[in-house]
Amino acid sequence: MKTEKTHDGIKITDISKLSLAQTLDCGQCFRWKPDENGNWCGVVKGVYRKIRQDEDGITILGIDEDEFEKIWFDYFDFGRDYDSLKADFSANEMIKNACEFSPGIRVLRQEPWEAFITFIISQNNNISRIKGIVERICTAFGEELAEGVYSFPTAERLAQEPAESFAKLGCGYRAEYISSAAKEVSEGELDLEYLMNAPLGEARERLLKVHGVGPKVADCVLLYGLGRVERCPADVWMKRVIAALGGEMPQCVTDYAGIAQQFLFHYARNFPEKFVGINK
DNA sequence: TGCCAGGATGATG
DNA sequence: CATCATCATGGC
Repeated sequence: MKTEKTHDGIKITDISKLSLAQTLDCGQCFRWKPDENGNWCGVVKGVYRKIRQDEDGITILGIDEDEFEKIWFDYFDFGRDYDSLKADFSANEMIKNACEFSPGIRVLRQEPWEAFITFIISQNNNISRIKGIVERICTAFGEELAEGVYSFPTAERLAQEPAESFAKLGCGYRAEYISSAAKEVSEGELDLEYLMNAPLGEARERLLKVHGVGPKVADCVLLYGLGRVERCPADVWMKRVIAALGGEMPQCVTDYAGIAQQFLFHYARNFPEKFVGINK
């Protein structure tokens, strides 16, 4: 990966295959949105930034090298070689097609707490409504970072609120899940940072004990929030997809199932006709 | 309008 | 262990 300092930020020049549109709007995160200039705007670790994509690279506006290393290198997982991964994935025809359809996807390493709450909200829900709910929660309980832009509220802040507060924001029956989850985390009963480095099975079992967290949400939190790229939030679905081709699951797809699944998920959402008889 | 959404829970066979 | 009604809400 190569970066250079520009007059307006840090530019990444040799990850041109990274597509902001594909990465930030493929169902793995819910807070990024393009502004009127086509720049993507979002908040990570309490920092609000805009990112611009042009022909020869991606510029994170208004940051220095220190912030790049501290926040953005990890967030975009720039240390991982996606060219190599996609080459390995292509042993399977369906995944190959998925990678060719959206080669610019990368799986983000989101903040554990935010991923935890947003994927609790995601259950039996659609992406556009999830985005709305998350936005309203941030506006109501986050800190204002810029005009109309709010941080994702802390566990301590959300723990102060009764479930009714979240219900009023449209969370529905998930409202009580959110407030109890916030209490668990704020009281230290659930330590997401610890789970990042805990054995995978232990981390998963712990997440499953949380009220409102089942296998799917647990795997989403593991993959998107805890950096466990071997977990696949839709593993049964993945196996069906691969079996439909009569193919074997390549080893790399087992080791990086979450990443492979992200390519497939986006592909399936755009070409549902290619997945008839596979989706449920 | 009815159906669906990155599902989980609790009750019941 | 498997099935199933139920949950709240908005997009389509």
